[in-house]
Amino acid sequence: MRSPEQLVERFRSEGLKITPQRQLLFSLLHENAEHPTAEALFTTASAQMPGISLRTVYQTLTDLTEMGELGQVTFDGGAVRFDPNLTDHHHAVCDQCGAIADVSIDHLDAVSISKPNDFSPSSTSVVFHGTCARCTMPTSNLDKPTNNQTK
Amino acid sequence: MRSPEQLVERFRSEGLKITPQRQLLFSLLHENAEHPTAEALFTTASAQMPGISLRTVYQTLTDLTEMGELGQVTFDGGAVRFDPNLTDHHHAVCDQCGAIADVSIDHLDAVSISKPNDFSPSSTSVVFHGTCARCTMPTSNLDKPTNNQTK
DNA sequence: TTGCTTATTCGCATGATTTGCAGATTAGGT
DNA sequence: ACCTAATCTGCAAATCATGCGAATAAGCAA
Repeated sequence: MRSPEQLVERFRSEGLKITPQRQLLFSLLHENAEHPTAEALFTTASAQMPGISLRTVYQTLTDLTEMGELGQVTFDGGAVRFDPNLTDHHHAVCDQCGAIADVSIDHLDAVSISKPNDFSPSSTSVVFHGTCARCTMPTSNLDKPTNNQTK
Repeated sequence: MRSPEQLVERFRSEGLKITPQRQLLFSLLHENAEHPTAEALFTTASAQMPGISLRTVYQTLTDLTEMGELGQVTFDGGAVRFDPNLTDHHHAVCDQCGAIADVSIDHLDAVSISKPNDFSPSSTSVVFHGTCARCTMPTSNLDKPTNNQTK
C-alpha cells in the first residue's frame, strides 16, 4: 500500500474527500504487517478516535481494496484480513498463536508446471501452516503474542 | 474418505449409530470431486430424503472431519467446502465458473526451502486461481457448468 | 417383539462477519 | 458563510455456522 500522503493525493485527485477517519486508517494500515481483521482495526482506531463506526472501517477497507491499494487474505474460513503488502508474497500461519508472517518464495514457477495443463492460472498462493519461532522457543514463554486464532 | 461400507464399519465399532441420514451423506460424499458446501450437500440430500435437516448435514460433516475421514477447504472467505480426497493435493479455482479441481504437485519441497528459517511448517497448501478449460474453450459455450462462485 | 438406554435428529435461537440502506454530517469548493 | 455531493453512522438484514433442548429412533437385551 502506498504511504498515507500518497493516498491522500490519490483520493484528492479522484475527487474523493479526505476525512479524519480515512486518514487514521491510512496510518494504521501503513506498513502494518499484522494482517489485521476489520474488527482489529476498528478496535485500534477506536482508541484514537472514539466514536468511529465499524461500518466506516469496512467501507474504507473495501474502497482501498477496490482501488488496488490493499490486499485481502483469509485463512480457514476466518474473518477477512487486510494486507498492505502488495508485493508478490505468500503466508505462514502459526497454528499456535495465530500470527501470520509474510513469506517470499523463489522458484515458484518450478511447481506450476505440474498443474493440469487444461487450466490457465493467473495467480498462485501458498500458505504454510505450522509453528512460528516464538511458539517453538522453549525459553522465554513470556512476552508471547496473544493468541489471535479465529478457528 | 473411505467407502460408505468402511465408514459404516468404523461408526459401528465406535458405538456410533448407523442412521439413514448418515448413510445418505456417506454415499453423496464418496468419490465426490466437486468440493461441495454444506448447503449444496443439503440440497442434494433433500432431493433423496425430503425432511433431512441442514443441521444434521453440518453435524455429520463435522463428525467426519473430526474423525479425519473428510477434509475441509475454504477459498477467499467463501463457505467451507468438503473434500473427501485425503491424499496430498492442492486446488485450482476457476474464477469464471467457480469450479474447483484437484491438483497434484511434485517437487513442492523445492519451494519450501525459501520459507523463513524460523518457521516450522507442518503443512503447505497451494491454490491456483485462473480459468478452467471449459471456460477458456471458445467453442461449445453450451453445456458450461453453472456459475458456482460464492464471492 | 417389546422395551430400554442413549445417540441422533431437528428446529430454533444465537453468534460471527459483512453488506444494504437512509438520514445526519461534513469536506471542499464558490 | 453557503451549497452540494461525498461520507459517516447506526441499524436492519443476509450469510454461514454452532449451541441447545425436546422429540425421535438405532442398537441391544430380554
